[in-house]
Amino acid sequence: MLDPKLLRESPDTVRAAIAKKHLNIDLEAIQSLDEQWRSQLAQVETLRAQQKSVNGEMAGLAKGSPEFMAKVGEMKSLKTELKELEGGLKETESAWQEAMLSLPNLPHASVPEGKTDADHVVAATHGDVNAVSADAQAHWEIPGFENLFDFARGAKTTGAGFPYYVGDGARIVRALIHFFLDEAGTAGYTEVNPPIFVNADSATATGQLPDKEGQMYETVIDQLYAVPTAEVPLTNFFRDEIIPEADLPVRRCAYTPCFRREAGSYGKDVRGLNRLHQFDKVELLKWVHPSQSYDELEALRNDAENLLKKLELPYRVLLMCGGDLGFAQAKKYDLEVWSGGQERWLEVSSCSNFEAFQARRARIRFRNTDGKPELVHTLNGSGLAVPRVLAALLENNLQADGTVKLPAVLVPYFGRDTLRFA
RNA sequence: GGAGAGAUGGCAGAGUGGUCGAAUGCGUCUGACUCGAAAUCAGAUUUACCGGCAACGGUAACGGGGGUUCGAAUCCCUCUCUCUCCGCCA
Repeated sequence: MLDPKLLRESPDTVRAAIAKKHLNIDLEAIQSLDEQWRSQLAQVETLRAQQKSVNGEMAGLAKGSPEFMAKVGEMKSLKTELKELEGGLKETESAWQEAMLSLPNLPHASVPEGKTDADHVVAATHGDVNAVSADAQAHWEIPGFENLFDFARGAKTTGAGFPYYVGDGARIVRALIHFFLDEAGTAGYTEVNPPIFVNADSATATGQLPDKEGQMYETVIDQLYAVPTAEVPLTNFFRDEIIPEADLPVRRCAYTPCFRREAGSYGKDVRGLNRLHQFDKVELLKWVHPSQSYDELEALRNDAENLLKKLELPYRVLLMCGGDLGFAQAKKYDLEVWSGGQERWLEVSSCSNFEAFQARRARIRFRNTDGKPELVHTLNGSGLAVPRVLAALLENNLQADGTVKLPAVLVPYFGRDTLRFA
């Protein structure tokens, strides 16, 4: 959520931000709701003040005395009026709140203009794309692929996009998760094993609701949401809390399975391991002092990049343009790994600074040097998403004998230096 | 899942219809005393929103929501959570 004061004091800033994100929002309607809400609030508060003062007088009167009864009569009509006004206020307030939730975060000044993925700025590239064998094949075409990654039986059991990982397939997933968590720990992130179902308040705090409701799996009876990313339970750890300033920055990581309905996806995007309804991911998260958040974003990106470097995978870093920024993000880098068999880039990490947007919704604060609570900035990034990293490993490292040579860092985790499909 | 008890400020813990944003203790901060410290004494010590350049003023908040009443921390309903007992269970 944006600071309501910002909308009052400099609506043009908000208007420009909406334009940069290429969203269509009726700002005037929200502004007039805001004015209406404030004027109704003033009316209600005036009446309440009146009620309060008369109630004080009545406390000193004998119950049932004529003076007392006269006041009761007087207050009865005030009560009726107040109730009516309060009803109107409540209505306006919930409309106002809903409208405020529909306002996206402001993009940072360094975010490039643009509407589509063609407008992203390549911030860095690493590794040699051409070093990958020219006859590399898409991972789902590798002979024996379905022995390790059984989509057919997953579809039978659950549905499309819920594969079984079998044998070396399960083992490599476990090795990657373990590797990612160990690296995050070394980089200073405290490991957390969070709940993987969250309630609506939590999903709202991080911005999944109301914006992306249709993307989450929801339980019927208890109305809980399966987490689309560990970001949700991790960020909500400090919801409604004040973190001691000395503790900042707080850095944490978590592995969770992630669940996404991915409604509307199709074609080559969803082949094989490219896009799944359930996948494994390690998430990195930071709660930082507002003055540090952009430095911390660079550090976060660096932490994620280091993983790809150690895995010896070619990748590039994109600075996302305004039109492709998420609803809640102020600035975002995507890390994309080169998939030699598909000859395309696959997104494996997204590192974002949310500034105070999530913190305001979640009321996560610290006490500043004046002793006043102030909103923290939150950042998060994948470190990393397993299936696409795995896809790149399978494609880029496939050897002539049909096995996959694993990077040295994974060997201790996997137990062998090659992965076999049979 | 069943039965019962409970939820009050940073913590502990009073308050069962009016003058209660809330006693008291602890903690924290400031001052006094002291060479300094401890002890002691005095004072201060929530948050959010609205209005205001500000000083300041107003309103709200006793787990959440709703109700009764002229008036609710206090009475009623409901939800959530915690505890005790029973049941079930990795």
